[in-house]
Formats: sequence, structure tokens, C-alpha cells
Amino acid sequence: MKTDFTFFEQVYEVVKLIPFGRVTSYGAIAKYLGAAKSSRMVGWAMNAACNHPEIPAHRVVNRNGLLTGKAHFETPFAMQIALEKEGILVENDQIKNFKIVFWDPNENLNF
DNA sequence: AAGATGACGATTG
DNA sequence: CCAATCGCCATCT
Repeated sequence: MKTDFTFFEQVYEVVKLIPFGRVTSYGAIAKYLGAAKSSRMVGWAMNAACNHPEIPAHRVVNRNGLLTGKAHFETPFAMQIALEKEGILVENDQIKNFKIVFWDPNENLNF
């Protein structure tokens, strides 16, 4: 396991750039990094980001707005709680106003 | 070295 | 509309 500063670091950058009360999807990050088809790697990067406490991984969900990664947190509820704490409504592990709180890095560039 | 796995996504049936 | 499958690519066993 060596410090691969390329793909992972960029993922961390984007995730850290996610505004408060906003979320994004793996595919959006992957696309932003130019690896739209490597959305899996984004998730894997998040797994590696476990050593990066400054990475709000709870703000990253799949394209359905589903908290698929909740099982990888300290507790399965940590993710949902963290999101609700930011004002994001979550029900059945799914973000209700996902399309409202959704934050796309590509869109942010043009914003 | 080869096969299986995975915090996904899109397409096909 | 729901279920199943393929693709993609790095990591793990």
C-alpha cells in the first residue's frame, strides 16, 4: 500500500469541497476526475479515505441517493445521522431531497 | 500469475 | 417497473 497521490487524492479534494448540507455521487466524482467508468474506484478511494477523518464520506452516496456505504462506517447509522445533522432528510437509507441537496463538482466549476 | 471482490453505473431482459 | 448482467479498473487472496 503506497501513497498513490493521483486518483485518490483528487477524490479526497472533491469530497472535501462538498458544501455543508450537500451530497454527491460516486459517478459524479469519477466523471469529474475523468474516470466516469471507474466509479468503483471512487468508492474504493473512500474506503482508503477511512484514514482521512477530514473526508466527509457520509456526503458521498450512489447515484440513487442511497446510503450504500453506510455499512462501512463506524456504525451503520453514523452516515444517516451525519447527513440528518446537516439538514439532509434521509429515509430508509435514501436521501429524500437528493436532487435538491445533490452537488456536482462539474456544476460547481461553472457556477 | 490468475481469479474473485467491490462504498457503482448503465444497459438489457 | 424490477431483476439480472456486463463493463470498468484497482486491490486482495
